[in-house]
Formats: sequence, C-alpha cells, structure tokens
Amino acid sequence: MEWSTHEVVSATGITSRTLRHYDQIGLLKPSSLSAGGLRHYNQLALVRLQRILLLRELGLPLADIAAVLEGQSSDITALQQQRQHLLRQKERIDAQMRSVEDTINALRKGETIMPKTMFEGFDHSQYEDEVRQRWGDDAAQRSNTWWDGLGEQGRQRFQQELEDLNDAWDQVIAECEAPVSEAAQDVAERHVRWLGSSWQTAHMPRSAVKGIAQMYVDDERFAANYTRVSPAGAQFVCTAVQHYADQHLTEEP
Amino acid sequence: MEWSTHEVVSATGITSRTLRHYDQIGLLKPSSLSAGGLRHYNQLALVRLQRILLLRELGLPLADIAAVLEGQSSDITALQQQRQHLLRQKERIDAQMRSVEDTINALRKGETIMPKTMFEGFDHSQYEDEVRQRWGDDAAQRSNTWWDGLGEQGRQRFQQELEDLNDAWDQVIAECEAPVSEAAQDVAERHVRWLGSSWQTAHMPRSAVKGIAQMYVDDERFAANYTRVSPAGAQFVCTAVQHYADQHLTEEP
DNA sequence: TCTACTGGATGACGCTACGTCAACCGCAAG
DNA sequence: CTTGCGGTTGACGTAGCGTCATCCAGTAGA
Repeated sequence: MEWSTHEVVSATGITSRTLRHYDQIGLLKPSSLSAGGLRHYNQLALVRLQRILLLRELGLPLADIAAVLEGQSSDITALQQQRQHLLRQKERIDAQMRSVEDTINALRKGETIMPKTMFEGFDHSQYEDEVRQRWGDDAAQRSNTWWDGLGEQGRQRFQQELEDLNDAWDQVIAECEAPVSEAAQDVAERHVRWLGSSWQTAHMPRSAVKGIAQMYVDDERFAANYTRVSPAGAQFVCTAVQHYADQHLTEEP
Repeated sequence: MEWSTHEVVSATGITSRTLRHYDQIGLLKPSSLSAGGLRHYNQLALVRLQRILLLRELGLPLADIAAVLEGQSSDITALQQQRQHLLRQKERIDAQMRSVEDTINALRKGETIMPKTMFEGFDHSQYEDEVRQRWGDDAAQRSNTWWDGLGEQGRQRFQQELEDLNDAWDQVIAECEAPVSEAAQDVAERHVRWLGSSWQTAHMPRSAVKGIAQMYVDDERFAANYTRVSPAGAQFVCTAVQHYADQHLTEEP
C-alpha cells in the first residue's frame, strides 16, 4: 500500500516541493519510483515523515532531525539543546521588544532617533541630571535612546576608546609636550574623532568641539579625568583640542 | 574629516564585509573613494550608519531600515510593525518551548515519539479516559504527543478528512449499496488510508484494522457517527472496512 | 489518432545578511 | 625588488523551501 505525492501532500499539508527537498537532502527517500520518476511513499516512509514533521514543528533544523532519525544523536539530547536554543531566542526577542517599546515612546515624544549628547562616555547615569539641566529633558532622553541602542559591545568599545584616550593624554602630559606639539595634536585628533563617533547630527561645528573642550576645564568632574598626572592636565587637553578644532574643523558644514 | 574602512570597523565593531554589503545594496554609500577603490566615510555617513545599526539591533530587516532612512516609511510605523512581528515570534517560540518540554517529559518516561492511537479524530480530549483504560497510560500520553505535534493545520485536516469520510459513508449507506460494492469499497479504502495517516508503527496489520472496525459496532460512541441515516450504518461500515482489510491488507509487514 | 489535461518531474534562481575563501592591487618600508 | 598592510572585487555557502520555466507519461475526449 503506497501513496502518491499528491496523496501525501493533501494528507499532511506539506508541499510537493518539500517532499522533493527532503528527497534531495536524503532526509526522506520515497519507497519507490514509478514511470516518469513519480515518487511513492509506503507506511514506513509516512511514519518517518510524521516524525520529521513533529520535530520540525518543535523548531529543530532538518540536519538535527536527520541525526535523530538515523539514531546518530539522542532525541532527548537534541530536544534539550533545542530548549536552550529557544530560550536564547526568547531572551533576545524580549530584549528587542523592550528596546522597540522604548524607542517608540521616545519617537512619540517628538524625538529623533539620531540625536545624542557627548556625555555618555564619562558616566552615563551619573550625569543625567546635569545633562537635563544644561540641555533640557530632550537631550537626556535622546542620550538614553542612543546609549541603549548602542548595544553592549558598542558601549564597551566606546568606553574602551575613552580609557585609551585618557591614557594617551596622561602620556603626552607626562612627557611635557606642548598642546600644539605633534604628539598632542595626534591625540587631539583621536579625541575629536571619538567625539564624532557619537555625534549624531550631520555636522559637528568647530564651536561645539571648542565648547566641549572648555568644559573639561570648567567642570571639575570632567577635569578629574585629565588631572591624574598633573593639575594642569585639563587645561592642556582643552588647549590641545581647541587648537586642533581651529586648525581642522569648520563652523558650517 | 573622513574615516577609512578600518577606522569605521574598529569604531563600530561591524566587519568590512558588512560595510561592503551595505554599499552593494545601496543602504550606505561611502562618501568618497580613494586610490584602489578604498572606501571612506564622512560624518554624514557615520550618522547614517549609527541609525542603521540602532534599527538593526531592534531586529528590523535591512530593507525596512532603508525605507525608514529614505523617509519612504515612518519610523514609528516601522517599529510598531516590528513590535507586532516580535510578538508573533515570541508566541511561536513560547508554544514551541511548551511542546519541547512536553515531548522531553514523554521521552523521559520511556516513550517513543512515533506512537499514536486511532481515537484522536473522533474526539481527542473527550475519550482520553477511555483510551487510558483500554490501552494504558502510555497510549494516552503518546496520543497527546502525536496530536499536539500535528499542529493546528494538521489537526484541522485530520478532522476535515474524518468529516468528509462520514459524509461519504452516509451517502453510500443512503444509496443502499452493499458493503462489498465498489462504491463502498472505495470509501473503505479512503477510511483505511485515513487510519494509516495517523498510524505510527511501521505496519498496520489486518487484524488491527478489523479490530478497529469492529469497535464501530461495539462502541456506541463510534457507532453514532455512522447511524445518522440508518441504524444499520455502523454494521455497514464495519463490514465494508473488514472486507477491504481482508482483500488488501496483510497481517505481517 | 491527435490533443488537451492531470500530475507529476527536473533544474535553476530567489530570499536574509552577511561569513569565508581566493585572487589581486596600490602604496610604503626594508 | 620584495614583503606586508589594508584593503578591493568576485563568487560560493548558509536554511528551507517558494516560485517559476520547461518537460514528460498516462489518460480521456474529439
């Protein structure tokens, strides 16, 4: 008692293409072929197909299903792995859903996805109130959106580059080079690029960079980053960055 | 102020292949090319890249991201759709996880994934106790596993074919054909195949089919399905199916 | 007997978002 | 002149089929 492709198709709801695919990859061979190469499946094949479809509905990849059916791997093991896999997927989706919700809420408040401020690298949560006072609520929220959107890797890289920069500044400060020296200007360029890597409007005007640099002197919390080897460190960094901005940046795009 | 591929790569954590891919599909063109075709990105491009990566982390497909960035579709709309999409995925994964758990538990109790009984089509939950009494707990649980593994479409098809069969039986019974008539035997063949579509061991022995057919008479709940047009309907179906089994089925594989 | 129709068959390409070679190229240092 | 860096352009592979385009065998109707 054998069944034709059409019969199997209408009984199981899969397509003939699927049957041929399973034949091609060796997952389910027809029990016999009739004239013209027509595929026919006997009960043995149908049982195998049922198992395939059952495991497929559980989300197992066909390769794993094949391994289970060939007895090369335990069904329990495969399903436990699948459970782990599903768990990871679930967590990822949950995280994405939260981010999507947050971003939608941010957008509804009339914000753009692009904007950002330049504070995140120092300490994101610690200075939020400060950001709010100086640049308004919008800036703080935009900042959050950007920072959250960066992802863990992005945040780590951003922080890492900041630390590397601080080390580089410490070094040129310790070497008593002038702020306009080549070594200091090289670090200044890196610093500006680092700022630019999180600067979210099209053009980063010279005045913005110079204003930020000025803050490194005016705000002791930022200054603290650059006075580790010398009290004059903050002024050094400020001068170096402002000089670089004067030399290489423009006010208008 | 432009950045090379290498700089963009190390700043964002994406690969150069990704940048070239985005170039190919027109999602992010480099702002300029230098000798040898080297790609360079200015701030405008980097801003765009930041938005791309943000939306990518939310799980949006690149095509949707492109549409948003080109202003062809609203960002809020796109994210709301994405939220729906994630919700559907979440539900699917949750369902799969439950099924995987159930199947693992069934397997731990020493059961095979394959087995099944022939009751599901009539009423799956209603007769569970009955199945348990006649065939033991194992059979009932295997039955659940199989039934659950079928999926909603599979269950609907299984039910639909049963209803079609019942209608076909009603018709031949009403036409006063003999159980051995060609018309009745045609329906019997369909009936046996329907049984076989859910029969999960390799061979369906003649005696099993005949036993099931006998139940259509002995068990009034099954009989009720075939006595809608005539009180003799159940006996008719039983005789027809048993005759078919005698003619076309074997005891051993 | 010719023809249309059924119910398939076999390629082959398409889809997502890149990873992963292989082969090559321009420029700079040794 | 060669080596190395930092890239470039193809081109194929991934999972699981969907979707053509083309062809073919057997059957029923004219």
